[in-house]
Amino acid sequence: MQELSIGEVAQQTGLQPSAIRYYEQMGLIPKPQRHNTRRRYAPSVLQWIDLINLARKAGFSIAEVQTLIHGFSEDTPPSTRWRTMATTKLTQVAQQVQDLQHMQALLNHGLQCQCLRLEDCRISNQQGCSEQCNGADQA
Amino acid sequence: MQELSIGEVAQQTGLQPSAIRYYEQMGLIPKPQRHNTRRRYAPSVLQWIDLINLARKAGFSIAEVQTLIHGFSEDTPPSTRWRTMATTKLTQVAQQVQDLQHMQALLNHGLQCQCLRLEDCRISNQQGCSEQCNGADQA
DNA sequence: CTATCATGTGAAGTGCACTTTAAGTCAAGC
DNA sequence: GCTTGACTTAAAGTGCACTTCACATGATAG
Repeated sequence: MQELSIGEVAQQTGLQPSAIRYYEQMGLIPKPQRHNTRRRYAPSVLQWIDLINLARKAGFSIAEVQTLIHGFSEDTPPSTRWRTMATTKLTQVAQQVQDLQHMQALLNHGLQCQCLRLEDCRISNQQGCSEQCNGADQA
Repeated sequence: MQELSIGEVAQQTGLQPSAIRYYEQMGLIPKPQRHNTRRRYAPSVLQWIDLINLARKAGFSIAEVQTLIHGFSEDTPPSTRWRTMATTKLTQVAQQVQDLQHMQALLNHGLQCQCLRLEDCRISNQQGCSEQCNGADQA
């Protein structure tokens, strides 16, 4: 058969059928053909949804994913709107990576830490740990 | 004076006063002293809120920040609950960094791309670009 | 043929993280 | 003395991203 029901697409992408309908309604997913009211998807929709999932995980809102998708071929090559959005987002994404790495360092420190109160600890204190801290980590 | 009003704390942390009261209510921020019903904060609250802001930006929910803060000194050094949470979160954070970097690559590609439709493009296609893509980027 | 199950729809509900509103208190400036 | 503005509270409202519901219909298994 090679065409997929909404349930199969849901299963393979990790989304709920309701989310797939919602995305369709929001214009993130092209309206599929119907066999007698039921949606039938070409397998390529799976890649499409993977892209949406990735963007969502990277912190894009539904509205941003719309621009990501529709702003892309509106003019000709990546539209101005797309470029503007992507440039802005690149800055934000870079910042997010930094924040995450900072958080990563704090968590790692916490796992090593002997502080009795968070207040004593480097986790909450840029200036370094109190004595209770085992200085087991670098920087 | 050196004590801060809620308005000053708001200004210096980028939060709204309402958010600060909300965090207090949720137990993320210790209840400050009052001067005649009005909250008066020690400057150290700014570091505290910076930590909360960082955790929030890193994708921690309010509930998780609660564990981050309160699970830390409940037993003695970082409680079991804290460790469990931190370990789990470290995995997630690492995954998030990966996803963000993937997204970064896609956005960078998009800014170089000559594809007319997103469907032709590496952005939506793991298998590589169509001919319209200028292969200007690596891998 | 009938029962069950996946799917269809629109509308209402949910959870999170706040924000806004309404009504009141208090210190400072004119 | 009066007004202004920052603050207080509890309660209701908001926006996002879905999910759930109530009900209808179509395909499938026995």
